[in-house]
Amino acid sequence: MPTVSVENYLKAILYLHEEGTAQVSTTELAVRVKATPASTSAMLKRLGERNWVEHKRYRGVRLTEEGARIAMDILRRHRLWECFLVDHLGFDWDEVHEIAEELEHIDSRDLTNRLDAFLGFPKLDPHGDAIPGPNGRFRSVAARTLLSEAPKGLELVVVGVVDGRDTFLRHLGVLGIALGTRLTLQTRHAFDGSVKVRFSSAGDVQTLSPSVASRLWVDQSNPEPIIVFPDPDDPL
Amino acid sequence: MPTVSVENYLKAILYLHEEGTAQVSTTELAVRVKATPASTSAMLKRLGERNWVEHKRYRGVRLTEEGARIAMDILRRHRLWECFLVDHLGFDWDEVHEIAEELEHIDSRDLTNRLDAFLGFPKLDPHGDAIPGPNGRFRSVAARTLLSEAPKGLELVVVGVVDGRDTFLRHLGVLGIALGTRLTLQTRHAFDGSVKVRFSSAGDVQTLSPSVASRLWVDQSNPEPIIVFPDPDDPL
DNA sequence: TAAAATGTTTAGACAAGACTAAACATGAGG
DNA sequence: CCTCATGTTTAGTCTTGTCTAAACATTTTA
Repeated sequence: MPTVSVENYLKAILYLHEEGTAQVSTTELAVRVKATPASTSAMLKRLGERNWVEHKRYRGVRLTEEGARIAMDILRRHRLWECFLVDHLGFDWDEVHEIAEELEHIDSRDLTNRLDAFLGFPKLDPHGDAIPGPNGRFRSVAARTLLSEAPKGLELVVVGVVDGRDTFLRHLGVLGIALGTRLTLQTRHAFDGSVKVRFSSAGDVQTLSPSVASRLWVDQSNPEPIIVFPDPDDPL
Repeated sequence: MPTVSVENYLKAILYLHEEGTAQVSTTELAVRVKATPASTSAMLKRLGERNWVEHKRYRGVRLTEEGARIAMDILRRHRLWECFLVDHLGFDWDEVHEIAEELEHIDSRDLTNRLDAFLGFPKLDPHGDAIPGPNGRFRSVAARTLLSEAPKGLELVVVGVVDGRDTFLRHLGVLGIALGTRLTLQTRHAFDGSVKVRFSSAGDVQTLSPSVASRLWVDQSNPEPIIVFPDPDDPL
């Protein structure tokens, strides 16, 4: 069983992978877990020995299949608890993170699955992040959502536009967006409804105006997942 | 903030106090926390330094006011989570202990109080143990309960008998029970409904037959609590 | 009341996880 | 292609919590 500290490192690596970093550097990770690079280096050595990460000296780290499974499970628990805290205990969505950081480490499959059922098998947490299912993969989203309403954190594919005017389509061309473009929603700015997305192909990040985001139909992409692996013992 | 391990020791000492041990011995405590007497001895030294216990070398240990407050809070969280697990997630009452042992260490007053409200401010957990309120004291029980239905773990006072026959009253005399006798319910045997009680005066433990237990009216005693102290900052 | 049994504490070691300071790779610029 | 800045790892120390073995109190028993 991983300790709380180990779980926090695995989770941090997963987050960095999700943000598009294939090889996570020691310093980057150190910043995330609020430790020194030295401590992080030591931890990576231990994680490597347990086969939860693949670590090449001076070259960065990435999760193994096993490590990713553990990390996805932590993410699942974290986001389910956030739902509980907001929907049933009346917390505001911006108050729940720290508490969920503690709850997420309680490692009981039975508890997690019952909580999931109690909450009605939610697909998104209160921040709009996708919740992994019991198999460690994200649940699919209802077909064709507006990008402005899509969940964060899972890869989407552009499947259509609301507005077929030339000016709009030309603008999309300038932005490098076409049918089939794959991207991931990273942030939704509450202030004006603009969204920050990362393009899967180039890996670059752009902010799209609310008028663009609300004119694009997207669907869940179904590529070979980079981080997420199939789970043999609990299929869904 | 106490660590998980420290909390487990404090909780174990509180349980032993509740069971009637005023001075808890190192070995007794070691058995409870599943550690060696040597480890326990080391921990008691640390707890003493933080003023959570009063430890007299070779003479046993007892909680300080501060220590008792922390321990009561852990008990509160433990029992509230047990209610949640049984009432809302559909666990059986005998499955929840281990999970609650983990949940109880999440130390957020806000979370605990909201959970309490969500559950409807329960007075008893699924095992019939009294749940401390936010002030660290047990909540009072509805006036006049039959001993056979009273909660475990809090001090009761005998306030009446159902059956006024001489033979019964004489039997009570033999048992050392009279109006005003103070006792604490320790165990209820599911098999035949007999109950194990500890008498506050002498500290001795006796098992009472179901026919006795179901003929005694008890009420919550309100003595100067031995273990529990008033809480200045969150009165109820 | 002295000896034996029991219970408690100290001594010394170890593991996990954190730190600082110092040594060591790597890639960028001259 | 060599130097230097940057980033990474190693070396050595600390804390918490655990253990075993040994020393030390206390209580029981003869």
